[in-house]
Amino acid sequence: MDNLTQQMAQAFDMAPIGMAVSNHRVLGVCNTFFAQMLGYDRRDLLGQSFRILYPSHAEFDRVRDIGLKTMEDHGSYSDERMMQRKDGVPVWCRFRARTLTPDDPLAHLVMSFAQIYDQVDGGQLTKREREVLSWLSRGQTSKEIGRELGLSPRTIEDVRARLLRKFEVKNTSELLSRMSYARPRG
Amino acid sequence: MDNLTQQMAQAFDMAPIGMAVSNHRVLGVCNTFFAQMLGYDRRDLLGQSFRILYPSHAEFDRVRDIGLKTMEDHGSYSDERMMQRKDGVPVWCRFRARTLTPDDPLAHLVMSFAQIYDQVDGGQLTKREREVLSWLSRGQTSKEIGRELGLSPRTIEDVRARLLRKFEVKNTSELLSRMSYARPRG
DNA sequence: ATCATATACGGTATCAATACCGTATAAACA
DNA sequence: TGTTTATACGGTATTGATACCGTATATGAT
Repeated sequence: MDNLTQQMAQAFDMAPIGMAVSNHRVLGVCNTFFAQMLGYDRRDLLGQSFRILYPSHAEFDRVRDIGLKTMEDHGSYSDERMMQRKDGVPVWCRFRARTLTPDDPLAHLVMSFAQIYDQVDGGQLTKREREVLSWLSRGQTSKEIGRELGLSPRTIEDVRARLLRKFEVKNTSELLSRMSYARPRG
Repeated sequence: MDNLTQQMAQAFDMAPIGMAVSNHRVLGVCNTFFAQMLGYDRRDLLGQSFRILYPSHAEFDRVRDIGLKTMEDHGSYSDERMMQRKDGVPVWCRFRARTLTPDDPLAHLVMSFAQIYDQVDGGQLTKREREVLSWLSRGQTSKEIGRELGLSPRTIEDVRARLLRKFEVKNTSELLSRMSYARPRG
């Protein structure tokens, strides 16, 4: 038994970030962090479809398509996405993937999932809040987001204000940098 | 030979993020991404001190101390830090660590390193730019940063403008969300 | 030596962000 | 049934951000 192989396997399991391997969207291996982040026992996830980790079938289909072309071209892909914990609570992650089979990217994928923010005390974000947040991270102004969503810029400012309150930050810059990783609160 | 162990080891090696294990600040194992990110051949890193991956001895000592207490208390720690590539080019990373030995955190560490931004074409960031960036990510205004660094707010605005140009983004929000992970350019 | 760039600073103009004031509706909840 | 919260919108006032105009010094590269 190769000692190096065992060390690497242990490092995978104990990594401070969620990791998983999938074959055609079926979970092969995952590590402890990944299972814990999503509220499962690690053994219950083996052989399961990734479908159960997404809030809806539509979202499950959407995330399949968005990175495909990038992975065919570059072998890897990254985005921010919403996962669903076992108890239904959404978890926002920085998702990274590398395919070991560029011709058929989904055949063999190695993925990492970095939880983006801690649970906001008590409540999660509403759909509107997540929607606005994702436009904000592209640098869009309230006016632009309003046009995009068919709403008054004033309404977008309301959503922004709620986001700032929930995360206890003083402006959008601090909000967006806080989104990049889970930080101890306070 | 355990098949699961081998799969986990392969996942470690092919992960789309830098990973490494250290014992008392000496590198045990690392994966392909980690070695590539820092410009080394993976075999050259085994058994090396982490010292060579930091720009100075002072920085090497600093990063040892800042997470120690948090790791003793929580077993894990995360920050943003500057690493140094083999050719001397600085690499900014989201650093995450979990200790397997909470009593003596540095005895056995599993770490992940997510590169925060791609090389800005041609040039890296200057010290001043990085310095201002780190204050921006805490939501500080130009006026506040100016006070902090003993400079005119006007000068901070110049540095901001350079940052926006270098990253080809249109405002600070987009800049800070771009900082959170390496993204294909363009 | 010239050129480019980073640094540092001043002014001014415009737009965006934030924080308030207010109203109103709908859903969730005790 | 009242209370809270999210949603959506209007106005207004203040502060911040960004983009220009300009000058000046220092440094490093060609």
